[in-house]
Order: sequence, then structure tokens, then C-alpha cells
Amino acid sequence: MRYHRDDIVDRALAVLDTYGLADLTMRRLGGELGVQPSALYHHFPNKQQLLAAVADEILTRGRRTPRPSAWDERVEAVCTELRDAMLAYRDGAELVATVRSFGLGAATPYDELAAALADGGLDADLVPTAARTLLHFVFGHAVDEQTHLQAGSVGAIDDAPRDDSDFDLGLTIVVDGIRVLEGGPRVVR
Amino acid sequence: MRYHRDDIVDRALAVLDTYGLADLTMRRLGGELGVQPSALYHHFPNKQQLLAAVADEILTRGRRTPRPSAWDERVEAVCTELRDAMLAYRDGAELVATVRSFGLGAATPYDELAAALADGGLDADLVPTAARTLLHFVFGHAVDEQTHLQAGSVGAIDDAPRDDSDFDLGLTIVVDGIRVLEGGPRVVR
DNA sequence: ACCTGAACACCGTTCAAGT
DNA sequence: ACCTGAACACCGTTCAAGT
Repeated sequence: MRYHRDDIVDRALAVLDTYGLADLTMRRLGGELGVQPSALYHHFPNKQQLLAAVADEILTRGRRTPRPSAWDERVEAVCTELRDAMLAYRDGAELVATVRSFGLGAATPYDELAAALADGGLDADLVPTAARTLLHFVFGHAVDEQTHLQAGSVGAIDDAPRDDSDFDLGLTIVVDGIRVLEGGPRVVR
Repeated sequence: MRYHRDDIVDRALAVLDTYGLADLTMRRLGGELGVQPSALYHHFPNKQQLLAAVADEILTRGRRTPRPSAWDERVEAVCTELRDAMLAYRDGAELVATVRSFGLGAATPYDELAAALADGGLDADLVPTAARTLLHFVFGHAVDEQTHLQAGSVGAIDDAPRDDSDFDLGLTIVVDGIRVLEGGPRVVR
């Protein structure tokens, strides 16, 4: 059997979802494909690039195009879509966050958030920080939720629920904070 | 030479700071101590617990006790101290974040934030989410800053600065968002 | 273009045995 | 109580060689 890039990404995604990120190894993936691990290096220069391709695929599959026009609803739509995309696969959040941390792929959510904020009239100096603050929340919450879920562990840190409404509340905090930054709205102590 | 727990944590911290998290292996640490890797299992049940002890040590060393009385300044003090503690050691942020993600140690910052928010009068239902949202920001920002720093890579995602003032701005966003949640302040569109 | 087979230089962990 | 030595079951990656 002869494969190319997309077959390998597909199979890697299946391995990820079935066995988890820790078991997504070059040797295991080779085994699943009935191929020597070294064969994978014909398609990807290293494991990091392979994982980056898998992360991109997760985000691509999670895309639901129509976006609201109001900047705040648009921001919320992008964040929710990102979260849903990652949660759709086992260890998806950790994988996407990891890939992002070594500077590969997943630039799209950042770009979309930055565009929404800029269109909303947020000062250009504040856009990158605001966009990254949103992403820190989305990734942190999703990773947390996913690991607490599958570990079944009550989590040594706190045992509060990490569900949809918890996500929405956290997102509201960050979006409201950005709104305050915007200057238009005022905070009365 | 005979060691106990604290000697090993100290040495592990030195290895971390000098060679980075990827090179903090049981074999390497054993080598540094002039001991077989298996000897470490006399002091720690596994590598995760060892890393948890190192993470706790990083946080302990970063503690600067006096806290402001106003809830918002107190929150900012805790977050800043946490960030500074992690940035004081190479890969400190990634280590503390990792340890936290497998549900060990590092409960103190959460407890302190939750206490500050509760004392500030925030509704008890909202406290856990607000505290975790702050932590997601602090960890996300610190990990980002630290990896972008040492990689020297311009970062495929964005090339905006991740420095003290960027941290402060992001923190302001989250704290303002919590303030809005509090109900007292109002947002005028 | 895509893959094999073998090797290199590593991992974390276990366990009988030593002092 | 603390450590050795050897083994077990893995890793990612390289590279000559095959089709």
C-alpha cells in the first residue's frame, strides 16, 4: 500500500481519537498503516510537522463559516467554534495548544479574532494583546475541561464544573474586559 | 553520597534551569547526582511526582508575602508573583502548567485568587470561574512569553511583544471583566 | 515517489540484590 | 534507608538500499 500526506493525517487523527496523544507515536502510526515508522519521514520532516498537520485538520473540520456581524458576537463565535473543534477529538485541545506553543500552524483563529476586534474599532495597539488574551482563555479552558473529563479525576485544584455555561461565563469576562478597554463603555466603581 | 528528597529537588531545579525541561530526565538527573536513575525511585514514586515537587519549589521560592488589601490589587499581586516565579527559571512556566494539567500541586495560587475574589464581594457562584480565567491568562501568557523568548523564533502566530506591559494590559482586561461581572460597575454601550 | 531494515542514541520504570 | 546493575518495553530519527 502506498500513501500520501492526507492519508497519514487522517489515520493519525483516528489514532489520536482512539488511543490519545501519548499513544500517537511514529511507530504506532506506522504500525496502523502497515508501514515502517521511517516511511513517515518521506511525508513529514519530523513528528512536530506531522502533529501540526493533524492540528490544522482538527481546526479545518471544525469550521462552521457563517459569522455574526457585531464584533462581540463574532469574537464569541470564533472562540466557541475553536473550542468545539478541539473538543471533538480526544486530546484535541492539548494537541492544538502544543502545536501552537512550538510556533506552528493554528494562526487562523488569531487572525480572525484580531480582524473582529479591529473591525469593532478597538485601538490597533490593543488588538494583539486582546486577541491573545482570548486565545489563552479558550485554550486553557478547553485543555482543562478535556483532561479533567478523561482523567475522571476530580482535579486537585478545584472541583467546579467545566461545562458550556462555565465556558460562556469565562468568555464573557474576557469580552467585557475588552469592552471596557475600548473606552466607549465606562466602569463605575 | 546519600541524598534525600530536598537535595534531589534542588538538583532537578538546577538541571531545569541549565538544560531545560526536555533534558530534565531521570537518567540525566541521576547522572548529575552521581547515582543510578533507579535510585530516584526511592524518593519519588514516578517522574510526575518529582516534577510536581520541582514546580512547588519554584512557586515557594517566588513567594513575596505582603499583599494589598483591595481585592483588585490583591488579585494583580498574586498573578504577577505567579508569573515572576515561573519566569525565574528556564521552562518554569511550562513545567508549572504541565504539573497543574495532570492535577498535582500548584493549588495555592487558585486558593489565593478565590479568596481575594470572595473577599472582594464577588458572588460565590462566580468565584471559581473568575479565578480559573485569571489563571488561564497567567499561564498562557507566561508559557508564550518564555517559549518565544528562548526559541528566538519570531513566532508563526504574531510578532507582538510579550513583555511586562503586555502582561499588565492582558491582566487589566480580565480584572475589568470580573469587575463588570460584579454588578456594581455598569457597562454603557 | 514511496518504502524497508537496521541501526543510533535515547526514554521511564521495575526489581532482585547489595550495604 | 538508600543505592546498584541489569533488564523490559519503549521512543524519534537517520540512512543505505530496494522497487
